[in-house]
Amino acid sequence: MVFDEDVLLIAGPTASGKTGLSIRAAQENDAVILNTDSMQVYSDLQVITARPSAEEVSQAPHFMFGHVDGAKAYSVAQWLEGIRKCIDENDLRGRKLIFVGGTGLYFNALLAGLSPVPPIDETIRKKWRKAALESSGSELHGELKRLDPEMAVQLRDSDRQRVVRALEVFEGTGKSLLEWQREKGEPFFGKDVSIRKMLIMPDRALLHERINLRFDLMMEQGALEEVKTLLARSLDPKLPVMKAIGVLHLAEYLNDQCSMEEAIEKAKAASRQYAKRQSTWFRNSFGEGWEIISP
RNA sequence: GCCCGGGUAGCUCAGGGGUAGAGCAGGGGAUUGAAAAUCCCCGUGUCGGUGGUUCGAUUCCGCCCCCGGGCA
Repeated sequence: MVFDEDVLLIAGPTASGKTGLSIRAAQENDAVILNTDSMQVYSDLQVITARPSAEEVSQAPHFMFGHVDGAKAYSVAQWLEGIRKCIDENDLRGRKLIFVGGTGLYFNALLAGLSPVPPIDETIRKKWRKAALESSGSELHGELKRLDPEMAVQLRDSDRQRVVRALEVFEGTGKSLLEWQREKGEPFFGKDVSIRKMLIMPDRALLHERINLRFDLMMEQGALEEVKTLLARSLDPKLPVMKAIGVLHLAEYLNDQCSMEEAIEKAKAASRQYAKRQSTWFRNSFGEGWEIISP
């Protein structure tokens, strides 16, 4: 497919065929591919995150794939900043860019920008993450209610992750996250840059079939070895890499906590559920202007 | 052929004379520095079939069918 715009976005749920399409589009338009997936950034995982293989990478210029050590917790903000640097350092200005991935939040950050919340001091972040482990959801939420009641009403006490974020932002900046978020960010690209937005949305039944088949293929391609190597690093189980779909269930199998069949079935189910969440995001959070492709 | 168990939601199973309920799967939604994360909501299905008892049967009884296991 040939495109005339400066930028092409390719979004879609897992196993919808984004990688293949991105490579073809890159070849036919002399474009470069930029990763827009939160898990494909980690160097530890390739097979299980369906990150383009060495062979695929050799077919078109790829950036922002597998460049982050799994011992680090990456974030949207780092990704967005990474894209900026990547374009500068590789002199990609003036080239056609293709953003591919399945992380809705990253696409939104690119298109709408992020609110200018300053980075939070690491000791403050650690403090609240530790508190989250030691106290109940309602205790944590109670603390937020005391410090930042306006933000507290926005969140349920069961949503500890967001409560923790609100707490650390309040302590780190002395200002409510809600206030920060009222300051909207700037879109990454200016009005002079033309953007074509493609969303691959296969029929759910077909997608499930593809997810199941692909997981079997991942197993053939060494997913188990990959997970074993990752586990050998003994990283903090709360790190994002450790939460990649398939890691937990294959780890359970490797620790003799379930059979291989059970591990595979659970991993496939987790992928299907993830695809559903992605679809919900794309359906409802992506605004106008997306071209929907249903294979 | 006989004797035991079973046949209830897509799957695994609970229940019990007033037409049923859990887990998983599945569906919908939220989403601003962990986002493949985190969180919220959603359970009608010939209770295997067929006769009978009963005001009323998925539940009790008879017969039949199917699936386990045992005895021949």
